[in-house]
Amino acid sequence: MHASIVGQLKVCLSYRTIQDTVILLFNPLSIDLVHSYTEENYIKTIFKLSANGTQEVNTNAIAEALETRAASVTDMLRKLSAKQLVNYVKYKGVSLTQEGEQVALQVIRKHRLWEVFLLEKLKFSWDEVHEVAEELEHVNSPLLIQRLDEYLGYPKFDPHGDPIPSESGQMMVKKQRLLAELEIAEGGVVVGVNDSQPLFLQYLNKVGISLGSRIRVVDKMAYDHSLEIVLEEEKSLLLSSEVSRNIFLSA
Amino acid sequence: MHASIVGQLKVCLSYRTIQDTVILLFNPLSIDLVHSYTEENYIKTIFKLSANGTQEVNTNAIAEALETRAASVTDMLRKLSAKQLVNYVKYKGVSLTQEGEQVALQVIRKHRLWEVFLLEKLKFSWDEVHEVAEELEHVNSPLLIQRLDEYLGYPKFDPHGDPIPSESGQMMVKKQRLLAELEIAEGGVVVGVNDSQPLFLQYLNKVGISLGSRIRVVDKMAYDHSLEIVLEEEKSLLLSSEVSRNIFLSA
DNA sequence: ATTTATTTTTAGGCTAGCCTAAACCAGAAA
DNA sequence: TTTCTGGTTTAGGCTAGCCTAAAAATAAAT
Repeated sequence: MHASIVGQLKVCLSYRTIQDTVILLFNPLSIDLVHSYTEENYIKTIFKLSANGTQEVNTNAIAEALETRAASVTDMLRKLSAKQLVNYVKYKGVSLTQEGEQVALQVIRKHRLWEVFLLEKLKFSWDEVHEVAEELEHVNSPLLIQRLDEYLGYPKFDPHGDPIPSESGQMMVKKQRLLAELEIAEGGVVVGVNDSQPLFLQYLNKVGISLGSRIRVVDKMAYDHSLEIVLEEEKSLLLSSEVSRNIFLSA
Repeated sequence: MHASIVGQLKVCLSYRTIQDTVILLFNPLSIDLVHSYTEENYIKTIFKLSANGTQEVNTNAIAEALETRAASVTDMLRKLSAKQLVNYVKYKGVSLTQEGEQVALQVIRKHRLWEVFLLEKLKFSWDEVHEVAEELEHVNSPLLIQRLDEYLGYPKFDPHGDPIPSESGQMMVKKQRLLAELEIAEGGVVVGVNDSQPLFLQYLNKVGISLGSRIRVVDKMAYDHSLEIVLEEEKSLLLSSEVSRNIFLSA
C-alpha cells in the first residue's frame, strides 16, 4: 500500500479494500491535524473564556482578548467550525467541541511546561516567563514535549500554580479558595494566582508572597474590603481587595 | 518625550529637536527589526549557499534549497533588497549585506544552541535534533537565548561539530580536513560532519563513529576511492568515498 | 408593539507568501 | 552576428488572516 495512505491509517478506525480502492473510515474525533499558530491562539482563548464563567463565548470577548476585530473573529469561527473544532451558531456565540477542547489542552500543556522550564532551569523570574512561553507553546513536536516533561520530572503544576494537562488532556484539580473569601482567623498556603500579568507578579515579589507562602487573615475592612494578613506567622501586611481576589489558597 | 519615540532611540545614532519635532538620525546597520519566519529562512539559506563556494547565489539554488519556485524567490529577494538585507541585481544573483549576514548568524546561533540543548539535556539523538531546532530557531527572545547559552555553559560547537556564533556574530574557526583528503597512515579526531541528514547520521551511529572518535587511514582504493580505516585503534572499517567526503577530522 | 441600541455578520479590500504560465535576458554555440 | 537554451523575472491569481464600513439580527427600552 502506498506510504501516504498508510500514514493516514493511524487516524482512522478501519479500512476496506475493493478492487484496488482503499476506503478509509475516519473517526472524526481522532484526527489530530496540525493547526496554525493563529488557530491555536483562537482555540486557547475560547477555552479560557468559557472556563471562567458562561458556557457560550461571544465574538466581542474573543476580539478583545486577542486584540483583533469582531469581523476577523467571525471569519475564524467559520473556519474552525468547518474543521469541527467549535460549535458555532451565527449570532449565538461559540463553544469548543470535544476535539477543540483537546487542542486547547495540548496548547496549554505546552505553555505550562515551558513556563516550568524557563523558571526552574533558565532562572527566569515569575513575571518574565509568560511572554516567551506564549511563543514556545506553538512549536510543534510531540517528541520535544514528551522529553521536556520527562526532563522536568513530570510537574503537575506550573509556576503560577495552574495545573498542567497530561498528554491525554487530564488535569489535576486543586481544591482552592480565593483569599478574598476567607473569614477572619482562617488561613492557608498560596497555591496559585488568578492574574498572571507582570505588574501583579512583581507586586507579589515585592511584598514577599510566592507559591507556598503561608497566609492567615487577621482582619477584614468592611469599608473597602481590604484585608489585614500575617505572612509566615511573622510579617503583617495590608492587602487591597483587588489583590485578595487574585490569590488562591489551599482549601 | 513620548515613550514610543524613546523606544526608537536605542537604534539611532543621535537625535536633534527643532521646536517640538524630534529628528532621528539612524545608523542603517544598527536597526535590528524583527524579521518574519520566512525571511529568516531565506537569509539563512543564502548564507549557507554563499558559504560553501561562490560569492553570488543564484535564484534556482535558493528555490531548490527551500523547496519553492524561482518566481517566489524573486519576490522575496526584492523584499529583502528593499530592507537592505541583501545586495540584489536582477539576473546577476544575490549576496548578503553586512546586516543580512548578522541576521543569518543570529538564526544559526539560535539553531545550534537549541541543538546542543536537545542533545545534551533532552537526550535527543544526533539525527532527531535538526528538525525540531529548525522550528525553535525562529522563537524570538534575546533573553531566552542568552539564558539558554548560559545554561548550556557557553558551548562553542554544536553536536555536528559546527561552530556557534556569539551574540556579536563571531565564530570559532576549527582547522579541519576532510577524511577523504588524508593520505595513508594519517589520522585524526572527528570534529564535524559535512552532511546532517538523518540517514547519514544514523549510518555513523551504526558503524560507531561520533564526535571525538579517533580515525587512522590504513589504505585507499584507487578504483572507487573507498577507504580502509581503523577506528579507536581497534576496529577496522571500510568507508565509501561518499562517506569519507562528509567527515571532518582535526588538522 | 415599536423604536433604539448593541452585537454580530457580510461585503469588499489589503498584505505576505506562494503558485503557474508567459515573457525576457545572458551566455554558449553555430 | 545570429540563434538557441536555460536561468530569471513579470504578470496575474490563489489562500490565510487581517481590516473598515455597511447591513442585519438581537436585545433593551419605551
